[in-house]
Amino acid sequence: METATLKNQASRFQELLEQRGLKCTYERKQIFDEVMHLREHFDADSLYERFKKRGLRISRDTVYRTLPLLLESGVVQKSAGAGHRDFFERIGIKGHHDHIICVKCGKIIEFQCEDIEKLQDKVCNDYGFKLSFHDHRLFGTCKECQ
Amino acid sequence: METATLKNQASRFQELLEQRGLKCTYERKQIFDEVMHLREHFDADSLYERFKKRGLRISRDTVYRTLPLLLESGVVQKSAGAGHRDFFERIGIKGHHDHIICVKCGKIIEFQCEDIEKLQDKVCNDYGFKLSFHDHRLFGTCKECQ
DNA sequence: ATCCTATTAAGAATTAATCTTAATTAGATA
DNA sequence: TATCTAATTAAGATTAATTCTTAATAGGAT
Repeated sequence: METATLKNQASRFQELLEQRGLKCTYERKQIFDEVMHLREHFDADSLYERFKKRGLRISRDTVYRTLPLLLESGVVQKSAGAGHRDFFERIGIKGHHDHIICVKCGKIIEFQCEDIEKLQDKVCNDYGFKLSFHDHRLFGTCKECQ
Repeated sequence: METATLKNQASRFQELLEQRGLKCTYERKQIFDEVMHLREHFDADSLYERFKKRGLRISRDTVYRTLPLLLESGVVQKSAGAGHRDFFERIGIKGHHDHIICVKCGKIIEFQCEDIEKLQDKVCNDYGFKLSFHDHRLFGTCKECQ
């Protein structure tokens, strides 16, 4: 798998904007930059709060509207967290991974499975879909909670 | 894979209640029965509305609280739908499946991949997790929208 | 520099899920 | 069978999460 460098992620984001005829606005650039500095998973609202704290006038709605663009350009992936919020995380050096969640204690474990990724591609191919991103979460009981 | 008959699903639900020391209430039985008659995917609120229409006094909250129990006992699985609602569907004769969703037109396709299922089990095993259920959604662009 | 359209901020509105309170009920026990 | 007790419930209020509305702003084409 190719490593996700800042440079190629930035250009993939740019490309998506171009392809869709979307403008490269100050706000979209700020959101991209901020996300690239995040090491942990996050949700739209906490990202909005970071801008607010720094005195940047970027609205909650703009954050919510920009995150799907980052998803589709492969800059972030779906993540997992407590409650019903949508969680995201930057696809960094360690690359893509998915999550196992303990339904009792809420513990979250990251896993990587290249074979599953390949099968996903195959499935999409079979149906004529061009895979953009995915959300794969396994819910169960961890060793300690069993 | 074993076929999910009404009978063994009912007993699996019963077993879960027993295991957890939960009571087999009138409301839980009604919700189970209603779900077993649904052929399409549904969300908590539409299920609640069905009871309301029939004059059954089952609260929205009870429906929301019961659905995770049906998930964990293998009676329903996570599904996919528009918006941010949690969607569910009964695991019927055709058995478990997952979803591919077109990010442009919203089209949803069901797929079954036994190999992915096996790999999921393996991954959980590796981490000492007992897999209960999962949510696997592939987002992309369908043939027509590409 | 001007114009046109997409995009935005701000906060209101909506949607989805959970919580609160008092009443009810399942299932254990006498 | 009657009584008891903790779990569960209904109803609607509340909270949480996301999207919508309106008027203002700004990217980038001309």
